[in-house]
Amino acid sequence: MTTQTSSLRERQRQERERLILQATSEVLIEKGYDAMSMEEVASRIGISRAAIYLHFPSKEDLVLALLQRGVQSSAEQLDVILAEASSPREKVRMIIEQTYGGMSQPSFQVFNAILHSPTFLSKASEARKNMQGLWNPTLQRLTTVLEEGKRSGDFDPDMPTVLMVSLLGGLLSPFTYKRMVDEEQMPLAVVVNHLSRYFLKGVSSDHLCAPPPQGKAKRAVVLDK
Amino acid sequence: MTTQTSSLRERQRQERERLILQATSEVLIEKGYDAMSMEEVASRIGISRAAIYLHFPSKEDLVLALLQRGVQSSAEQLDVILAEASSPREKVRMIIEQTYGGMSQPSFQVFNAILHSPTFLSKASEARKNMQGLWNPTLQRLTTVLEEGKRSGDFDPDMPTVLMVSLLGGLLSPFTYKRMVDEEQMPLAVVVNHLSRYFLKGVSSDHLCAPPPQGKAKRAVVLDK
Amino acid sequence: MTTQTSSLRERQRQERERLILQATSEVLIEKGYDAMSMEEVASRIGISRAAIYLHFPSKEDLVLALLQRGVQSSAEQLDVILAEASSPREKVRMIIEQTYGGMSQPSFQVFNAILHSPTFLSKASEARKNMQGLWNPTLQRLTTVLEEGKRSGDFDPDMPTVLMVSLLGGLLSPFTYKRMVDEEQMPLAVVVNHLSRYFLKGVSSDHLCAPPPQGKAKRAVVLDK
Amino acid sequence: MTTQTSSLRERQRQERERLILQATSEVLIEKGYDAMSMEEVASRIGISRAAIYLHFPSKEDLVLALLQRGVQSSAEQLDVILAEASSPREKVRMIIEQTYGGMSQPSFQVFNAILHSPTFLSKASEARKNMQGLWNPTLQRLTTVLEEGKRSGDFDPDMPTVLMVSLLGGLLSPFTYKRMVDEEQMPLAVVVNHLSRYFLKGVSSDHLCAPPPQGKAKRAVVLDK
DNA sequence: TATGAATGAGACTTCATTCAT
DNA sequence: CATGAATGAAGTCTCATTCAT
Repeated sequence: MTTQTSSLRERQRQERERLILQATSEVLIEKGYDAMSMEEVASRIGISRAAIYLHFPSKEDLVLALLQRGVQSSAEQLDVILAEASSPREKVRMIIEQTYGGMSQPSFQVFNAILHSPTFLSKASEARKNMQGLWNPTLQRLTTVLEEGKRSGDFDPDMPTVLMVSLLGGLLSPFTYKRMVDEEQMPLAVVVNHLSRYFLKGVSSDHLCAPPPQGKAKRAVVLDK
Repeated sequence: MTTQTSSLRERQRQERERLILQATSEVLIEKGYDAMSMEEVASRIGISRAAIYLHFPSKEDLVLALLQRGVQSSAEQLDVILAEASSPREKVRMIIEQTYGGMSQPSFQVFNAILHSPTFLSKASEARKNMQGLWNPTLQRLTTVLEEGKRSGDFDPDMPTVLMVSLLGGLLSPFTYKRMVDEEQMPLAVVVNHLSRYFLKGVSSDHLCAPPPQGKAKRAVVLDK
Repeated sequence: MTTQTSSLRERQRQERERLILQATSEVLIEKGYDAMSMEEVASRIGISRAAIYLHFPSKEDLVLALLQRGVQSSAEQLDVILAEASSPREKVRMIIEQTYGGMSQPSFQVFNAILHSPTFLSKASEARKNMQGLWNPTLQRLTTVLEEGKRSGDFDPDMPTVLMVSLLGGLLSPFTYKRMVDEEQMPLAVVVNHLSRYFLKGVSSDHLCAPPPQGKAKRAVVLDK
Repeated sequence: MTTQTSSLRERQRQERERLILQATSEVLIEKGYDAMSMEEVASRIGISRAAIYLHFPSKEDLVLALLQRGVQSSAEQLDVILAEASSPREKVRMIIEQTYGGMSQPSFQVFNAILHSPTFLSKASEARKNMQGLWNPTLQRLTTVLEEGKRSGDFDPDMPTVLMVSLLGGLLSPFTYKRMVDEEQMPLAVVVNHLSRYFLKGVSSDHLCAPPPQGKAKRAVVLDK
């Protein structure tokens, strides 16, 4: 009986946490970290500010928890892709597609909101809440895919993998999404298609593609013709 | 005599404004818009908070002024490149080089700090301080270069120019810079080189480059048409 | 039980609001709207500035609330008089008496402090906190009495009622009170007596009284007996 | 030559003071004492804030000077009336007429703005700038007229003169003016006529007019019928 | 457990006044 | 003489966080 009660309580507790995190996510996306107030989060789900503190010790931790769950679920999504897709190129394509498909879903925009909030970042790094480590699972998966592509000869082995990861990450920022899909009304599929080709061509091995200008080399001049 | 006095005053005034903007820039980069306080800006140059209001009517306007000057100087830098460089590819390469070379200079990081501050953006758009228009001069120049490249056959004519601009813009974000140069200690020239090749290959015309996805390649090509 | 708790909380809340309004009233009377600071109001009842904002969203609203309650209670007092007193003349007399009797009580001086603060008035009218409508209940009651007096032949039917109301209102300003009672040490009853006679004679029908510049005295004398 | 220069300078100085006072008057009427800023006064006449301090040592003194000149000129106007008009009743009528005629002129509204500003009054009385004495000349003249009327049998000898003065003063407040003339669009002459009759009847000797109810006396009841 | 109440710290902004030029 | 520059004090308001009930 105790266990039942306890597990009922526990379920209620988790449900409430879920609600809080969801509300946090909404406010975060709409207003950013600094303009997000505990009051607004609380009122959106009809509880009191203080109630939030029963679940999360501070604003900072609340947001961090949101981030952690998002990272975890994103890693799980990646795993699905990694298992399904056949070639590295295909995997990359699906990662882009998946990400852009879920762009309107909150999790990705949350990342963006948080990762560009110096206020949060400085607090979090002060408190050694190692933000760095948070991304490791995701980065690790991307790294794996890209290095696999290097070995298979699809991707340029001369480009450092860490840079490739960074470039792929940059591609996935919601900025381009907003600009193209929301403002320019470009169909999502078209955008995804362009982005995939762009990235894959950009990182492809040179023997697959004419080399770009090196420094201010002559070949560049030639190519320019 | 009046002119001398006047111009002396004027010079001092401009120097003072320059100092304020410089301090603003520093604090902005370090702490972001929300955590930047007028007090800190003032104390960094040894004046009182109120003195700032002698030059800029509000925190918002102060930051906006910083942004405007940055945009203007960046447009001027672009013009130099556009005049100097020979081919579109070369121009793009120099834009990347220039930007990354100046990345440690504040202006670019300032852009980033501001453009990711929802607090500032919402205030500024409320006040019709049209942030949108601010970028037009810069975007226009990039657009010109890229379309020139399309016509010359260097860049893929199927990719919308507005998307290319967005991609190039994304490349120039300080994120990659920080990660590669600051954290990974990669030499600046190497990073710039990789980035240029990556972008130029990514947007190059297809007849210069093997079509990207091989796995399910044909369908992709078909679809692309 | 819930109701008890709730009503206890509610009682405490109302008591707190009462205290705040009382302190506000005091400071307002002593220093006026502009010189009244939230800090002083708070410190008089030993709470923090921020606590006031738990009950009233701004200084302006705090003062407005004070005003509203004062207006309401003044309308209720008027209703008592209107129900009790027999004739219009008697009613007017009692209004004056009542008002002057309560003059040392804050409510009336508060009105004065607020209604002469351009700072408050302009803010309040900007925010459409229609100050105008506030007085309507009171003005309506005065209008009723005075028109009743006109119909009964007591008051001059040629004088616009709206002007009469204004004159009666002017009579009730704390200015005369302060000057006479506080400074000249005149007994309150004497002042009230004089004011009543003054106003009633001033607005009386001409057939009850000699027309002003030309003395048509005798009928008045007859009536006096 | 020195004298010429000096007197020229002196004239310029006085002219500038006049301008400052005029601007002060305008701002004072529009915004009240607290919301009146030295900056706005200065900018209305195109000089710098600091220039005002060359003529008046403080905001308080500036306003005080304005008040003094206003009082003086009002006393002079009164003198003209006192010399011209024949009877006390006639004099009172002209005072009312004169005042209301000049109501749109700044001086009277300035009085009102200042005399209802607790901020100014408390500062001024602290600094022993005896505001009290300021009014003496005016009050003295009114007192003279009213006592003359008492002796001539026109005014009620039982009403203390100081109270009469206060009532007359109250009548002249711009409040009634604004309400009637500005809002109700009543012709100025009509308002003045009503006010004069009201006041004169109100303070007239009892043998000229029916007595109002004494206390809650029976006679009142009789009269009410 | 959940909440209303309370707070302290801090932010932006305004303004009368002084001073060197 | 006039001014631009500078400031210190003050004021309103917000918010994350704590605590008694």
